[in-house]
Order: sequence, then C-alpha cells, then structure tokens
Amino acid sequence: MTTTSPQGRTELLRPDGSPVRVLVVDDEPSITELLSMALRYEGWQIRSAGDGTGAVQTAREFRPDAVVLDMMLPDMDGLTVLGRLRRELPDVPVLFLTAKDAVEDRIAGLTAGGDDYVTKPFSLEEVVARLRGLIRRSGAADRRSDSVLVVGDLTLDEDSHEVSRAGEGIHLTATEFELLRFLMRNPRRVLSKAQILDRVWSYDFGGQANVVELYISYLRRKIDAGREPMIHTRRGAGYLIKPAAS
Amino acid sequence: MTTTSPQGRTELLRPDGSPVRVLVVDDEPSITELLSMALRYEGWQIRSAGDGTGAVQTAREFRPDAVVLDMMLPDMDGLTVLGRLRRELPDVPVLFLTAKDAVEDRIAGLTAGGDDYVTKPFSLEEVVARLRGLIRRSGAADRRSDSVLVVGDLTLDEDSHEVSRAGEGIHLTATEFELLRFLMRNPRRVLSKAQILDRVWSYDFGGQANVVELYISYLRRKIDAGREPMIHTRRGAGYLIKPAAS
DNA sequence: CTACAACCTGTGATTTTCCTGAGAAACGCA
DNA sequence: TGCGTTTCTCAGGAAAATCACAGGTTGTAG
Repeated sequence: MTTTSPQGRTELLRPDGSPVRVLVVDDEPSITELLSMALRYEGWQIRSAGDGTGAVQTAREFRPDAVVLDMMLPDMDGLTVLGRLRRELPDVPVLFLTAKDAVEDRIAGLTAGGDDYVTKPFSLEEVVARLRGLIRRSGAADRRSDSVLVVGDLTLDEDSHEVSRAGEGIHLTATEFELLRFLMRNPRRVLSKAQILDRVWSYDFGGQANVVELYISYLRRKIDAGREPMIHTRRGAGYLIKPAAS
Repeated sequence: MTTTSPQGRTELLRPDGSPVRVLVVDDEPSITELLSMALRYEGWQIRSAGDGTGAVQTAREFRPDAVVLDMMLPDMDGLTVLGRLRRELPDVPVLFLTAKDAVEDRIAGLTAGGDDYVTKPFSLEEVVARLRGLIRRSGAADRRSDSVLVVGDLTLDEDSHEVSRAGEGIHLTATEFELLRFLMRNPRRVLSKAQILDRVWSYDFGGQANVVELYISYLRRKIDAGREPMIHTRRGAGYLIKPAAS
C-alpha cells in the first residue's frame, strides 16, 4: 500500500497500513546512525545492531520487512549471519553493504535470491532506492506500489532507469538520475544544496558544494530545454521541482 | 496456469492457483541455501533436507511438485533415495545434481523417465530453467504455459534452444543462450553485472567480472548486428533488453 | 543605483566505465 | 588423439561521466 503524506511524499506501507520495519546491522555506529536517520525519514521503523549476534536476536523479536547488513562484522562472517537470519525470517530481503574492492573477488550469490547490495561509500538515495525496490518486490508492501515516479508530464522509472518528459525519452547519467529521483520524490518542496549533497552524493564526498549547481544545470538542459521549466531555484534556500502547469 | 508478477516476470502456478512446491535435497548447507533463495525468488514454496532420510520424510508431508536431488548424500545412495521418493510420490519429476565426472550412464538411464539433471557446479538460471521445464511437462502447472520467450521480434525457445530475430535463425553458444534467456526473462529491466554473474555463471565462478561485458559484446554481434539494437547499456547500472521499437 | 552574494555554465583535466581484439586454455566430439 | 569450438584472461583504446575552476549573470539588500 502507498499513501501520500501531507508534504506530497509517497511512502511505502505494509498491507495492514502499519509502517515498514527495517533492521540495520553495522559495527560502525556512525553508519548505523546515518542510515537510521535517513530511513526513519522515509517513515519507516528502524532498529539497529552492531554485530551478528545482536542482529539475529533483534530480528527474532522485531521481525523486520528488510535488513541492511554489513558484510564485515566483528563477531561472525557475513554469510553466517545471513544463514541465521534466514532461519528466523526465510523471506526477508537483505541489502548488503560491502567494501568496493571486496565485491570484486570473493562474494558470489549476493543477488541470487533477489537480494541486493551497495558498496561503501554509498549515497543515502541509493540505499533508500534499493531498499524500496527490495521491499516492493518481496511483497511486504502492497503490490499496487509501482516503480514509476510522476511529476506533471515528467516520469522516471526506477526499474528500467528510463526518464521521459511529455512522452519523449531522455538519457540521464547515473548522478543526474539520482538527483532527479530525489527531486521527484519531494515534489513542490524546497531542497537545500546541503540536503541534496547529503542524500545524493556518497557520505564521504569531499568536493566542492557547487557540484549541485552544476548537476542542476545539466538536468535543466535535458529536462527543461525549450519547455516550460519544472526545476526552480529558490535563491538562498535551494531547489524544487513541480509540474509546469502551476 | 501462469500469472504475471508486479515485476513483469511470468511465474508458474499450480492449476488451483497455489504456488508450486519444490523440495531441495543436498548435504551442503551452502548449496541448499543458495538454491532455496533462488527458487523462492521464483515465487515457489521451498523445503530442504540434508540427507536421504530427511528427504523422504519431508516429501511425505510436504508433497512437492518437483524435487532437486543431489546424487551424493551421506546416508544413502542416490538411487535408493530416488526409489523411496518414488514410493511416496510416483509421478513427481526429479532434477538430479551430480558431479561433473560422475558416471553419466546411470543418470542417462534415469532421465529417460522424464527426469533431468545438471552437473555441479551449476548456474542458477540453468537449474531454474530445467525445473520449470520439468514442472511444466509433468502437468503440475498449467500446460498452457509455454516455453517461448518473446521480446519484440526476438524469440527464444527454452525447449529447443532455438533463437531467432525477425524470423532469421541465430546460433548461440550455451553461455550466450543463458545470458540472453536471463535478459529476456527480465525485459526492460536493468540488470547489473553482479546480478548477471550470480544467475548465469556457476556459483563457483571466480573470474573477472568483465566476462559479462564480453558476452554482451558477443550477443550484440549476433542479435543486434546491422539492426536496431535491443541490448542497451546503462552505464554504471547494468544492461537491459527491450523491443527495438521503443 | 550599486555592490555583493548567490547562482549559472563553458572549458577541460581526470577518472571511471565499457568495448573488443588477440590469444591461451579447456572442452567436446569424432 | 586431434581438431574445431567455446570459454575466459588480458590489455589497449574509446567513450562517457564526474568534477574543479573561473568568469559571467542574476537577484536583492541597502
């Protein structure tokens, strides 16, 4: 089931209307903090654990709809944790967190069962998007929820990564796509450059804050070119997207 | 009976609409785990057993529509297990798992009865495809479900392994065929290189991830050569296939 | 009206990602 | 066993994406 919050955000709900529950497992408190805040902001209920033992215990009583699991835990191997989690919750989808270079060599089968992974350092939008996808496909959320965002005559498909305005297909790069997704998930709402940087770029991004301006510029060229603009600047506050009409 | 899931995937169902039931028997927990995950993702109901005794017991009460059976079990010979299974479930199709160098004459004899086998290490796509075939032919699922995948003017027959585009036959190697099948079972959906590797290559593949790029390249040469391309790269995300039209 | 801050965007360097040719190794089959 | 086919590694090159920098433009406070 999906519902639309007063701010215009669309959020996932379980079939009975209660909020989605997510368990976050990582040994670095800064990471669990970061993720917990971001996921709570989605309207989800979050619990966290710092090791495998805690993860299995918490899973048993919390019964989450999805798990975010760091592959590198102090007390046990990632796959061992996975096995024990599966014994408790056979159908729960898992989003693995893994180091960039670890994904190259050894861990096969991460996506075999419909699970997914992101590499550290990740962007919050990426984690949220993948979690939404996992939850949607697992059937924990209502099936009517689909993967297409619509604002005015602009549509963005999270599965096929296709974007079109007024029926015309538009090619976006990965970063442009994530930025647009973030804007479209918060239509008519002003998002500050800091917010955008925090959500769309990886948490360790150390560059200049004006990349946001740059990418807004790119997006405008592709989305608004020769049309009624949908992306607007609120000087001193940030940016927002809204249907061209109003 | 077949139905189309929210993801656009087509899944097998029994005539009464309930999910297909599959029993997985292997003594290595990592194998039963991997298979259970992958088969559950097909929308099937899975039980697993680690030895012959457990297999027969579980079969008795679970009454699966198909069985995946490792021929090398700790407590009894594969043929013995098969015999006892047959006593419980005379008509259930069995997919044998066997080591590559195992005596294939015995297996060959067994598969005459409509059963099938794959050698370890297998790819998940291969197991799923063969299971689908077995279930379809056994009549446990609706017969109308056929074995031909179609995307645009491209068709792939899972039974005869024939592929053609715009009526013109195309010869593919085994790996190319499995890759194309995976793409075609998920049309218009971006599949990451990791996903492709996990499903199409054997679970013990330890090589470079760029084999995927290589085989995509091979496929393009055969499928898209001189035509409107159907296989598309989403840089930084993966690949997808879709009809040439859109 | 002016001056400043905020924002926009062209240019190009750097990095990342992807494609594909060549050849080695493994495989299948006669 | 020998030969053709298939699979895969390696590496060079092409293409695309990302980002810093800097000069230009616009909005706004005073």
